[in-house]
Amino acid sequence: MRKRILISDIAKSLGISVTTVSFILNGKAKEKRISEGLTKRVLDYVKKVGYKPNQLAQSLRTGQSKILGLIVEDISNPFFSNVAKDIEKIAYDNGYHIIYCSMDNDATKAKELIQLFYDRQVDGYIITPPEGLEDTLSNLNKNNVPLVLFDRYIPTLETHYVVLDNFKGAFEATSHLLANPQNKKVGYVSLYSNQTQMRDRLEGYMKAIDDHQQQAYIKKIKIDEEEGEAIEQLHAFMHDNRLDAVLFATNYLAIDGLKAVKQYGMNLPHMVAFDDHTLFKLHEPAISVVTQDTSAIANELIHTLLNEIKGKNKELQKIVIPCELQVRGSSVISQETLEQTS
Amino acid sequence: MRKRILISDIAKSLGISVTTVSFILNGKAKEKRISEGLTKRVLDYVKKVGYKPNQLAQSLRTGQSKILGLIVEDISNPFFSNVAKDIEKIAYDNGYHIIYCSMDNDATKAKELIQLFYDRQVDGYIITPPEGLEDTLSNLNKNNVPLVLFDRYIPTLETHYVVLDNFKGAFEATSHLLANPQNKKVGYVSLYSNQTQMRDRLEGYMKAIDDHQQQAYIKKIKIDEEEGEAIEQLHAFMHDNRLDAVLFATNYLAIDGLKAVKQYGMNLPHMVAFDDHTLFKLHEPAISVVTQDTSAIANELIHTLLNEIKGKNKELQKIVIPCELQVRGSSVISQETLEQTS
DNA sequence: CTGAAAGCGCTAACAT
DNA sequence: ATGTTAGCGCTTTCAG
Repeated sequence: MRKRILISDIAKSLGISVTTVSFILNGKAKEKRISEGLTKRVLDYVKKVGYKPNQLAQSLRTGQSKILGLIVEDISNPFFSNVAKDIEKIAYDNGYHIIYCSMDNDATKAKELIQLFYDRQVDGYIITPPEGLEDTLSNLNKNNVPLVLFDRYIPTLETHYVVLDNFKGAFEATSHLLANPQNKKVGYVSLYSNQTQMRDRLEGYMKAIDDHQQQAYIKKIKIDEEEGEAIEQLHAFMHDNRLDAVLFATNYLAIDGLKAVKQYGMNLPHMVAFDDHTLFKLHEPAISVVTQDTSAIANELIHTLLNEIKGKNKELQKIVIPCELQVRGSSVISQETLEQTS
Repeated sequence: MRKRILISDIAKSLGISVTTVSFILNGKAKEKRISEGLTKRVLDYVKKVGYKPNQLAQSLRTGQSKILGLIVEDISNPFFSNVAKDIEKIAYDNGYHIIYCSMDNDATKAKELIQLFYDRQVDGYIITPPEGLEDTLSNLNKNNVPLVLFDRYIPTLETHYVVLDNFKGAFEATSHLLANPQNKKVGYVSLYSNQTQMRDRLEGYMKAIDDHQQQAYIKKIKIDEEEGEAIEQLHAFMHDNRLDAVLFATNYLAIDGLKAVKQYGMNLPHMVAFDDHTLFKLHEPAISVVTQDTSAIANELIHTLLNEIKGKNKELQKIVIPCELQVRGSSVISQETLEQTS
């Protein structure tokens, strides 16, 4: 932590001008036809004394902060924190830093965060948009702020985005449950939400149900529903309808479902959840899931954003990542066994 | 996202000088004896046009970035992410922002991150130090960089820190297990680590064991041990010693232990884990834990750091947060019942 | 090839 | 009480 050394110190020590040093440091040595000897001498000296440019001054001057803003629904959800981790790593490797925040599906908070990031002059945004953010995002878009949406998108907005193949995921999960002749009544638990990922998952479920000519049982929970209330509603839903199997639209809904089963001493219905969680692997029986390849998502997100910043995106990137159904005990063990276990 | 408006624009529009505006904006109105009328007029105008100072320029000028660096062991561990969330909130309320990173208990990575934060001129650090970081931290300390350690501390270093009462937590948990006459053999699973929190927990375990004049069974796992290997070792430890009960030093060790039990179809021993986890509440039986009050920790951390930044800490803050034993099924259900269940 | 100098937007010492 | 102005450290135009 030696005291900070300035570009002018370097110039002085080497008996040359700051301009020259700056050019060399910014890789414009040959463009400016600075001799290789000098270039090397400067670079060596810089390394020797461990000079690091003052990023603040650099940013103020160039208008580039080299900071990317990541706004996710909830950083403590393992799905989002895993994506964040990967994004962070790739960003670092490209000389960028990430500032991340949770917006808890609250449009007001999201707007504040975007404003905050804007004030901090972040160079680009990755956002999982809550409902009600259309105008703000549209504004960013109009101002040519680099922006990539993720997990869900705004249909009316022409932005880059990276999402899951939610329809297919829900369709396959539901079909899988229906394939078991034991399962007559297959329900679906989702959120009161018009977000695209929720709509697509619902459609996937409906398609599978329709293909099998079964009745649909759909329960929606309020996004900010209190836990106890949600558990109660889920219990009522599963119990009153005597459901054989349930597909849960998110990992935390599934967790609430498990809590309901436990609290009310119910038999565990066959089930599949969206997005994996440590808990699901250890649960007895283990919970089947539709998983997302988080590192693939992170990769697409960050590269799309960086390309946008560099102006290299020829066209709008609408990226759909395939997802995978991982069948575990919760959707295959026979109903009798289940009844004994729970 | 209207185009950025400058302090000079305000001065011009109002027909006054930038100094006056700057003084008013920085709350020095009365100190500089600026008339209340003008003050109000400026403030109102600022609000009306939505002026926000350019933080970059502000930082460059004042040398204060209003950014705090938070380096934790692993942001995807719910314990750390919960603390981070609370810290973030309090920091925001005080006009600070948080940049957080995981260092995965890797001293090299931690050093890089500290350097990175230093280059970014963060105003202060909150760090869970891995082993081997003594010198770097000592350097920060010598340079009067505001710094608070957390979760563990470096005994040879005179820094502020906020830690748990680990000794007491481990002692009580072990005593609780030993209080059950069924439990003759109570083991302890920890890490190869000399970090203070690990040492204190071990001592707490030993004290309880000694008080009961029992034999100690201690298994340490390598910090970066591969999961499969760790599970195997835990199985061997519990099985070969025919342990009645086990105390786990961290939540992820306990999770590995549960995986071992499941994989090898063992009977679940009585158990207690450090640091709660969603999984523990839903597990059958629910897992007893020694919990930390994350929001109390976050509070102490951020306030100590902010006071340090403002030079308000008269003396070294060595804060020890009490912890609480939450008894759940895993440490009370009779051994017979457990054998049936698992 | 290299140097002088003008700013990026803001704060605060100095002047009035 | 309020205005003038010199930087914070860097990049980059313009002149050599």
